[in-house]
Amino acid sequence: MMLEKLNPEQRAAVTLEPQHALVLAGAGSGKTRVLTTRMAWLIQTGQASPFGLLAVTFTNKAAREMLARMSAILPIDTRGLWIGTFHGLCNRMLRAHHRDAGLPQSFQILDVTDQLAAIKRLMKANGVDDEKFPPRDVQRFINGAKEEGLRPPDVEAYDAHRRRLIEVYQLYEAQCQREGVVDFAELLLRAYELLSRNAPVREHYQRRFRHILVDEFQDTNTLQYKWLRLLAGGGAAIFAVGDDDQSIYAFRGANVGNMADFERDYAHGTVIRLEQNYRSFGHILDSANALIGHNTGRLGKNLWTDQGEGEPVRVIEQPSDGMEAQWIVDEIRSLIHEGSLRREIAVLYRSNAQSRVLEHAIFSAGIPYKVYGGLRFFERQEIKHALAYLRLMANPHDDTSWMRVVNFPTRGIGARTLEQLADAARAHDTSLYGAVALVAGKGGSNLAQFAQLIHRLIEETRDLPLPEVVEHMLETSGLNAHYKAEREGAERLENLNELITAAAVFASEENYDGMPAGVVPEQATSSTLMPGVVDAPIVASDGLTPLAGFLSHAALEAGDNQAQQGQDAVQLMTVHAAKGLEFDAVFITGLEEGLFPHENSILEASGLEEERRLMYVAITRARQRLYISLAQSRMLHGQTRYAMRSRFLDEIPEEHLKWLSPKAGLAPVSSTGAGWGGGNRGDAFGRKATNTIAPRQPRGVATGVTVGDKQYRVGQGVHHARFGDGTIIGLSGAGQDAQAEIQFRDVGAKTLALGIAKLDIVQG
DNA sequence: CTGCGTGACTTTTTT
DNA sequence: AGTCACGCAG
Repeated sequence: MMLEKLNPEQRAAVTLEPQHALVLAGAGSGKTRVLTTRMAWLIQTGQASPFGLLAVTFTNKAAREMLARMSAILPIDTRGLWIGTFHGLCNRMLRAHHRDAGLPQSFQILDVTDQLAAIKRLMKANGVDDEKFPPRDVQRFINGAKEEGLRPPDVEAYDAHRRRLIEVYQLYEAQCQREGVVDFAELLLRAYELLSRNAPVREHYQRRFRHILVDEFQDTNTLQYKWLRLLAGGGAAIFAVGDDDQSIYAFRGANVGNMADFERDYAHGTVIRLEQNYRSFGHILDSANALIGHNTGRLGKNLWTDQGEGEPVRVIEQPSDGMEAQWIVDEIRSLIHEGSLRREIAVLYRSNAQSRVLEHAIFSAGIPYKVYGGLRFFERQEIKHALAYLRLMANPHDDTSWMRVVNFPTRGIGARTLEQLADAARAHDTSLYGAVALVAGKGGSNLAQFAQLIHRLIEETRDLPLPEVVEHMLETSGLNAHYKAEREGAERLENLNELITAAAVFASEENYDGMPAGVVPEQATSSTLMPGVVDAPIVASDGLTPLAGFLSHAALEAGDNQAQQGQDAVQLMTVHAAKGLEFDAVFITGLEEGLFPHENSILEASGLEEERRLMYVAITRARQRLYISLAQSRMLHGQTRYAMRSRFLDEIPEEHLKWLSPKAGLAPVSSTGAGWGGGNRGDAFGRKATNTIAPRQPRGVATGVTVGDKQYRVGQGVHHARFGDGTIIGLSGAGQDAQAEIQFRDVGAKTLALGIAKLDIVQG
């Protein structure tokens, strides 16, 4: 049946006895297929009921894909399954047991922006010095603590500064509790505490879930791991799939160590390696293997393919970032000319700042492209405003939302008034909404009118279907009018209209396969499991009003930031954003020391290793063709910076690479940390015999050129601020485009654009 | 309250 | 370079 298409390792993983297991799934080894087939197999062989499974992912996209593949294999109603993101599943639990968790049923979810605003407001109200305690740092501190599972009393207070942070954390918690709001980390921590403190609820879920499946296990943080362990405490088998070599989110709390811990504590010997790669050709895969081999402490894994060597990885060094971009454009053109689909070509970069030049070049060339990342739908300013109104309608005591729109569109409510309101609210321990009556008192004040507006919105939309609620709010709040009047408001108006559509889609999906909100299907009620504990309903709305359901949907799924399907465009994105994707042709750009690996990470071994994993992820995105490029000079923060070739290039064996430009000079730093000049692999001053010059590079033999007021000729001595002394050994091009190949005494040969590089001519 | 000027920032980011 | 938040003057 469904096992036929699997290789032996995949099959072994899928058909494993119910026991803890760690599946080390390399890039392109069929990880998602194994995960979904495993679930289908458990169900089909009668070893598990669909309701006895819990599968958890990090992104909504991954969860959706899993559901889609599941329903393709098994004709069951996937809607009731506990398949979702950590946050989505915790949200579901908390809604169902909100009383036990100490939350109002319609608690609102703060995204990062809301959270920061809430922290700023709180700090102001309590006179916390925002110079000594930058709100962003406070936010990081609070989230960091929560992700470790720590409440304020649990955090170690080793100095005064730290003690103050803990106080702010404490105040923040009280504020959230008062307002009935919950941040992302709180969703997880609350759910964890609910399970650990409430025995009936815990035992209920422990008995229910016999199989827990985890995707991208290398990305779990400490709290997520604790949550999983708790859930599995009743004897459930954890099936964890991950790849330690693709752990690239340590900077936001992911703990790769969870994999080793899991193996030691649970999986013991049961580690299955998926090492056959179905994506890339040999040269690409071997490059990735060689590179990642420089990391220490890996769980160990070597990808292989039976697809053959394929083409070597093409590498080129260009004089500037602009020329790098231009070269990529030319190469993309010829790929398209050869019949490649644009959407099968990806241009990857380490940091977003690099996208500008690339975008500019691709745009100028008239090639359709799409940049991933940036603002997502529910994060747009106008959408956040609209959502704030909706949230106030669901809960007028949500001060964060109140502050966001109390004077937007402007209605003459200034900072002064709001300060008084905040004071009154604090004095009477109530929300801003609750304090309105205490302040101006008179019904005619702007403030009272705003409170009245919210009240009216609630009344007037009471019996309306969700999309009409949104529509009515947009009109009555004045948002529509505001953006209509604004010069650049057309797009925002469109987005607001889109919000009505989103609400309609959300509402229809609720009704679509039929389960009215609040109805608990029989299988899921399972009061037999734990008498007295009513299971979380399986419908997305979870018994909430449609509005509250929509709001939590909006918070948990910020919408696409990806290229729309069907549009054939070249894909531009950061390496991080590329994780999980694959393309026929991939360009990895900016392979320069300080950029990739990034300078902020090279001081620490762990940082450098994460950068290397990042490069590993980048390489393994490519199916057929891989290009790696670097630029000698690059505009960064307003000034031109010069960099040397990334050490990562020297960690890939020559046999897999094809240099399209002269490979010159020493490797910057040996990967073993031996220092300058270390990684030289025997070609210090030589150039490869197979040199080919990039097609578009200005060529032409010249013995002397004039650039600006300077004359250059072969054999001349020059000095460069960064590279030191050298001798011109070749010249090409003319005028501002002229390039010189220079043999530097200390750093080897480099090709520099004479119009860009600042060279001094050394006499004699 | 609004508009504009100044200064500080700038790795990666999902929920 | 470019963005963005904040502070001051109108």
